[in-house]
Amino acid sequence: MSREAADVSSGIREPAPTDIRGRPRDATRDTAINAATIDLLHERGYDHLSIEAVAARAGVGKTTIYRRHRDKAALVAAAIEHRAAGAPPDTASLGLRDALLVTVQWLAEQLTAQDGGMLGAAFAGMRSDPALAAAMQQVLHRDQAAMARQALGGAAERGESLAPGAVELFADVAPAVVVHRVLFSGQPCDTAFLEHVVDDVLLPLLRPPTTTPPL
Amino acid sequence: MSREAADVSSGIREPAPTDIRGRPRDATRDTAINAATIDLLHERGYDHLSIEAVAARAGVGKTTIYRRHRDKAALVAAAIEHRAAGAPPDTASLGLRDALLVTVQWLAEQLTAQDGGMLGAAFAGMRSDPALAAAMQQVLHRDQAAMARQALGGAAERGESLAPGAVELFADVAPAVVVHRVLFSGQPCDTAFLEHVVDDVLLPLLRPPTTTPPL
Amino acid sequence: MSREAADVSSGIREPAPTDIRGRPRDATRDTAINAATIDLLHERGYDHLSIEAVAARAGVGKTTIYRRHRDKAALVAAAIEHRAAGAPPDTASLGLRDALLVTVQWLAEQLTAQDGGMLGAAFAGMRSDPALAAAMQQVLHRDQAAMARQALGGAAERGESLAPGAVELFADVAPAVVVHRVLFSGQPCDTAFLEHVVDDVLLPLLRPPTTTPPL
Amino acid sequence: MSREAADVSSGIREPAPTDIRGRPRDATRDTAINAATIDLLHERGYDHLSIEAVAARAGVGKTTIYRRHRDKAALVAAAIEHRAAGAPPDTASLGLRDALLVTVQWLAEQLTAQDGGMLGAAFAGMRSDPALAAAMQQVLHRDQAAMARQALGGAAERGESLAPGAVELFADVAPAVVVHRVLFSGQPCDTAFLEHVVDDVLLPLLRPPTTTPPL
DNA sequence: AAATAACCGAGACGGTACGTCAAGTCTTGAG
DNA sequence: CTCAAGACTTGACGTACCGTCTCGGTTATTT
Repeated sequence: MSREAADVSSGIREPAPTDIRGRPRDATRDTAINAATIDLLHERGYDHLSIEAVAARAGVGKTTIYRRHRDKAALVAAAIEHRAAGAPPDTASLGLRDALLVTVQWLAEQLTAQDGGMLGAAFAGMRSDPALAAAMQQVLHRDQAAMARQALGGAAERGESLAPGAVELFADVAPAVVVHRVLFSGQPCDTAFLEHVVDDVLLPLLRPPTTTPPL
Repeated sequence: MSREAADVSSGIREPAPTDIRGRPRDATRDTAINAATIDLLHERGYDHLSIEAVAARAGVGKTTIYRRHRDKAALVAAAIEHRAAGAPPDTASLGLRDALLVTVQWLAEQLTAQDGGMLGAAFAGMRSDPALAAAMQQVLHRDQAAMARQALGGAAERGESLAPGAVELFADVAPAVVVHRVLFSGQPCDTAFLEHVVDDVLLPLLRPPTTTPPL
Repeated sequence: MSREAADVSSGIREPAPTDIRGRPRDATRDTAINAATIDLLHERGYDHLSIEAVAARAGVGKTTIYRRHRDKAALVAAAIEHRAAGAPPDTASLGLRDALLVTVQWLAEQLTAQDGGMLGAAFAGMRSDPALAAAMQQVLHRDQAAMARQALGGAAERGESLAPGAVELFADVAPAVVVHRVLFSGQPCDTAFLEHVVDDVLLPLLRPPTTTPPL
Repeated sequence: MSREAADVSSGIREPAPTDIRGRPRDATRDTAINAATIDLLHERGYDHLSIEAVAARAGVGKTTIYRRHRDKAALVAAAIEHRAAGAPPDTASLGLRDALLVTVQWLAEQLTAQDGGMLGAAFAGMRSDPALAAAMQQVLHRDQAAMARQALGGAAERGESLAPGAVELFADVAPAVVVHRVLFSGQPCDTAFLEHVVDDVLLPLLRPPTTTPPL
């Protein structure tokens, strides 16, 4: 699903599928390019990332990159798209609180590891190419949806009662709070904070409402 | 307060305050530079913003910009820092729900108006200059704190009962959810969504807990 | 001969001759660059010659110039090196006096035509790059040697007696006097002066000594 | 005499002599500026000489230099003009050959010491400001004339016979040959060369002609 | 087997912008 | 009016990358 979506934006340079004469593209190169891009994204950040450096690092000609990606933003988008996605942790055996905690911890680690380089790409590319921005947003979105389902699935199966629409609520709020903490607040996204989020935000929201407040 | 904080990072090029020899800097130029920067940020977005264009638009030599700002990121940071901040709306006469609604609406407009250009600056500059990133985060933070106080101040004065730590909770959650919607979800941040946020997220969190939840 | 010598100094940016990978350089550009350089040298003089103007005039990117020449001095040196040298006039049918006169006249014209722009290059570049200065000196030297041989060759063939070492003596003295007149004295290098040089300096020196001077 | 000549070109910025109100110029500064200029001319050569560096080295404001000199060329011209001129050696007690030899040796040393920096100034300034070029030429000329008179004066007094117009001839030829050797030939201007010049060029020219050649 | 066609590396090319340096002018406060 | 300091505009510097192009050469499929 997300595959095709991303291909819509990054695949502008796909060869016509019917005309397969001539030497086929070397898949080795795609791998090398993606790896080099991710590497340099971490080393230098988005706007100090040069395509020439990616080409050099990947041992590849610039042509080979431009044949595959329209520009820097598309290159980065594709690299992120195809990176090892890292499945969210299995929470089937955990209680609700632990399931939430493990999940937001995993989320925070993902964001910290990726360093915001990919988000920089999203922002920088947004104005130049709205389609690219859309692709980036989808990439971000897919993991969050899957994550929400899995985090709350176990609890639901075990019959824990949840507020109606809990899955959507979780998908709206949890990533928002964690992303905001990592990127904008400048404060550490440590266990203390995550416990605060779980106990003071998520649990109150997701648990079924008690009887209407007396007053 | 935020002034000094920002000066720490963007003021690397400040002249030694004790050494007042020589022609003083012309404050007119700062204004022109900031205005031109904001303009072009809106017109072209962060990564298509060139310092040469800013200089031309401001009617100023490039040197005059470089004398004040180390690079593009610092220039943008300063421009945003010194822009007219736009006070959050007065909510003293409103009930809690309306106060929250008005406030998140104002927040969404602010973000939309600024187009994410300033956030692009934050991301792009993060790796190159962590101090700059810190400054940007502070800029983002200051309004949010003030906003939270004001949004909930009126309600508290009228004796509406709030959960303990409601102000902090609001400051943590509301901007996170709205920012996330605007920047990452790709979905419209319209009234329907904002009402959803207020009714399903903020109000449940901020209202005082009813009797202890049934164990 | 002079080709290789000049390439040693101006060719610092030559690509390795064995490595013929990649798109080859376009010789058209060299020609355009040299022509534009010579043009602007005449129009503006050496130190008002800007590389950007050369690029514009040649219809070429700045990079294309810097790929070939380290800096302004090298650019000018190369342009002069490759310019149409202008052969000294044929003096085979003339007597000695006329041969000398025609030759120094040609020399004076050469220097006047080149405006000292090239000599300015030599001086300006000397300190920055001694190798460049050496190349310039060679360029200056080659024509003078050829000229001396030709100017006196006809006379020698016709059996006119010359002092021993006359060719070397001529090459030492004639260019020196003419160059000095044109560049340093500020006085016109007209026919009267050139006749003076021929009659009062060159002929006395080059004619064979009469009987040993009275002790 | 040469003072006024130089003042014509470099003294454009002289204060009106009648209006001597206000603080008088500090002569100390002129000295410091000239010294710094000469220093830096030797260290960096003409075209790498910056007025800002001169100001810094002289411990003087840029204004103070521009109040006195129109531009770089004028600054350098003035510095050379006012430098300790170094009188040509006394040759009264020497024979003709030794007098000539000592004089051309002194000339060669002068030129070598000044490194061509000053000649670079002459060339560079020629196109921009013909008046400056004229001044530079005069500076060059005056020493040569004085030198010629002195070199041949002793011999004449002792009754050595000289060719008619010997002084002018010497002034024309000797500096030309030496300057040309130092600046253009790239070969050393050593004693061997200077003896060659004296024995093979100057003496034959300056000694009175023997009787007309027999043939 | 030969022809065809796309791939690939390398790197030249015209550009745009970078961040720096210096030129020459202007503006302050102090003397 | 002079001086030191330094801000200012202007313009060129030499560098880095952009995205395009042209080479020689490679690797498949199609004739």
